[in-house]
Amino acid sequence: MTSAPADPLVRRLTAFGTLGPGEIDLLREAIQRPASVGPRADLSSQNGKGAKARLLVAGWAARQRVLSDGRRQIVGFVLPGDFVSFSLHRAPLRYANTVTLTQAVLAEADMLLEACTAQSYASPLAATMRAIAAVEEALLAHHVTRLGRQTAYERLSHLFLELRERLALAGIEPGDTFTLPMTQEVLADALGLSVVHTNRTLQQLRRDGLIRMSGVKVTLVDAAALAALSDYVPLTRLVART
Amino acid sequence: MTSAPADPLVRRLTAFGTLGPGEIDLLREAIQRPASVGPRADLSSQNGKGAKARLLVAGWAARQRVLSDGRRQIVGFVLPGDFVSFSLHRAPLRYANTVTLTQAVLAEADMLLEACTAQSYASPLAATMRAIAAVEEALLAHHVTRLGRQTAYERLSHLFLELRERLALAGIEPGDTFTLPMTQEVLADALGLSVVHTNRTLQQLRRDGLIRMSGVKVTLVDAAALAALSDYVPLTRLVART
DNA sequence: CGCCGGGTTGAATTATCTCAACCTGGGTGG
DNA sequence: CCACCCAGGTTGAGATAATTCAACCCGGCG
Repeated sequence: MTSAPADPLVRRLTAFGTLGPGEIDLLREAIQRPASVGPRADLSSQNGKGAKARLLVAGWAARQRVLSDGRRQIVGFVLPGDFVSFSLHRAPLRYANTVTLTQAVLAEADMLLEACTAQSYASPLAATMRAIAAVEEALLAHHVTRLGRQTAYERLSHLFLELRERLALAGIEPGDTFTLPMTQEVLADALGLSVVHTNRTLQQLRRDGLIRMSGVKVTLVDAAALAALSDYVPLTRLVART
Repeated sequence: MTSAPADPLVRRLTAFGTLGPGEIDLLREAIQRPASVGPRADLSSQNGKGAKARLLVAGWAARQRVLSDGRRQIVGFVLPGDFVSFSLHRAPLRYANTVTLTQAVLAEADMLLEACTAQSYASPLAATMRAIAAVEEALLAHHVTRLGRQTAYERLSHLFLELRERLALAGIEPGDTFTLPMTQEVLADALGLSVVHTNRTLQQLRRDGLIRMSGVKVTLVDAAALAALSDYVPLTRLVART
């Protein structure tokens, strides 16, 4: 609707594909009826009836899967400009539910999906949507690698670099300092660690002068060192520009 | 081309979406020039020039990411009827390379992608392709949860159930016994474990009477118990039938 | 004031890893 | 046809990353 709330999306899209001004206008029109929800809201359940595709315009959310004994694994974080469900699906995910970590603004985006498939495979809009899906897959591959083959110290470094890059791509907080609106428990559940060990590892990173934390803000003091120790490959290098 | 090699794909597609006979014929025509490659072949590199989408018609492959110090993480397995690259992308993945685990047959599938986007969002073919993407995401979510929050014992059980289900969905080896064409090292790299611990955990599963192994064959002796202990949710229950 | 969520610390326990050796069967070359 | 070789599997034992449990602290808030 208004140009302001759509900006993170537009920024992210233009990071991986080139759109003409007409297409950007189409994008903005396709995003409808923004609505605000509070923190800790479950976005999956609300989606039952209409099966709308929704876009996160502001705030943070997490996709998570809870095992029957209560263990929780966070599968991914949803940032402004991301779709609530993976890969442009309309239907909600059955295998994971999405919960907000902060106050958030959501908009409906069904028209966007339809506009996308209404065009040819080679159209800029379709290519851009494929790029979004590709980024999502790269994020999942990153996450799998972190969990499977990296130490706690590496996992935290790697995740912080990834979040920083995503925020920068969306045009939010482009510097080395960013807001991390989550408790250490959420971080632990994302990285497959216990809260205690997450806490101690964060301290180690601070003591080593690699990061700084104050309240909800994180500063990557030495991003190069973090990247080297955690073998971080930027998303921009992983996803081909179409 | 011929109907035989396309069957795993057709079986898989019809598992999640209903296609008319005309559409199935279109599918078969869209799969072109099957070619055979040996085991341990890197499929990513071969893809540089034409950027073709390719479909695995027979054999097994693995998508993997190798860290700079040599640690390897297998991000997923590619079975007959799967696309070599994720989610219908034409371009190869930069963040992972795909290697064959066995002798394999590959076919080109660019026409399939184009046929898909040439139709409307609501068309059966487009819906079917979205279902394929959804399954791929569910597999990744499974994998993340295994690696992040499950023990070695649970991870092996869970993966075995998943592979069994995928083979059954594709119409290959529908029973409780199936071929597992990989060394324990590959299994370890998929599950984020050491080879030694993978070996011991497999023995434990055998001693507990849950599985049986002879050569390259695995039998799930008590699939229900495996599902209960590893909290396995079938893909058919995770992915909405469109 | 007193509670409470979230962070921090200590100490014991455990899952998993590393290293190193040894075994086995199938294939190869002499 | 035997001797070797090698990949892959198995076993033992010590090391360590990470977990669990438990306590304590702190700032915000009703």
